[in-house]
Amino acid sequence: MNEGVEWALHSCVNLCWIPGEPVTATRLAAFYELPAAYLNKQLQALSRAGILSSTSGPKGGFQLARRPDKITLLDIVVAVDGPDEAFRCGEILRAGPGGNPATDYRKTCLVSQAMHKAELNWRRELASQTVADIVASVEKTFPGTPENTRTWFANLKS
Amino acid sequence: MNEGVEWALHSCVNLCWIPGEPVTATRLAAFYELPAAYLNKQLQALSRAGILSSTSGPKGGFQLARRPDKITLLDIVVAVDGPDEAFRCGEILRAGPGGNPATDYRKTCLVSQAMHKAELNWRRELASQTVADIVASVEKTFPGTPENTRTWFANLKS
DNA sequence: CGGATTCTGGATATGTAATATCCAGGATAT
DNA sequence: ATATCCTGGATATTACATATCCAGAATCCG
Repeated sequence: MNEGVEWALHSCVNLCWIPGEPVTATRLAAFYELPAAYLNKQLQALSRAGILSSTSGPKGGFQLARRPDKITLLDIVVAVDGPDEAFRCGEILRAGPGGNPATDYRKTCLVSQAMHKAELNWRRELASQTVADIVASVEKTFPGTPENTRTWFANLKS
Repeated sequence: MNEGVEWALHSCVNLCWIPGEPVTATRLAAFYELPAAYLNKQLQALSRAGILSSTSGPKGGFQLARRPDKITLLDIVVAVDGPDEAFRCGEILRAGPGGNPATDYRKTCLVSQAMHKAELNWRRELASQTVADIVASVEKTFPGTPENTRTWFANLKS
């Protein structure tokens, strides 16, 4: 899985603690010492997916496009890592004896279906967790984090 | 995910229908027109994992090392694709403000835990399905497959 | 208006992993 | 003995992830 997923998840969590004002890709990257230009790519993907909203120009940047409890982890994973499943059915049966060129083995192959079923369980769990859930659990376990994050961004030069 | 997982799953299913006698990597590869040398790599991985047993020399080859209902899909996935999780925690928090070099963020980071939880659901489902389940569902949906497979291997030249 | 800031998207470079092949060595059946 | 076949390492090739850069558009502020 794309490393940008981790960056995107943490950045979305951080944006929850800086509500209202846009935060630039450069500042979000500085928080974890990430390559700014590359993180920007992931933020653009989140923006295209409607998870973040972006503003150009001075005072511009990124902010959450909707409430954190309406952003699932699956939303972020799909936006950054793409919609493809981890197990890609190569329709191996087509080349085997009795293979039919017209058959869509992604649907009929029972191996493919078994793997697909597991993938659904993964996606279902990701869809059941929201950014708000993460934020709440962080605030419960590390109560100082929201304030520390806010002041860090407030004091960041440049 | 490694493409070899698909090859390994189908090959294990086919081996269920050729019980007793070893099947060479070349013949298993010919069934789906796969690159023999590369499939051999996956079969070796299955062999090292104790899923297949291998026999050298003429009349040698691979066969299942234990009953199909004792081989889970997770066993095969782990053997071929490795034990690593799809979401790799890069411990991004360590580089952030307040990051602690001594902390194992793979355990404390709540983003990491959330992704890990989803991964567990995926693995749990894979562990609950066995090769025997796949075989049974194939035999139920396509009753001719076992016999067709046996005769195909029996008639294969070289 | 004009300059500075920032996102947008495409092009491009770099590094790493997946894919694939080959070969020498050891084991085994006939 | 010889042919067959697995074993493991080395190597080549390709695809993708990672990362950077730049020109263009949008926006703020003086």
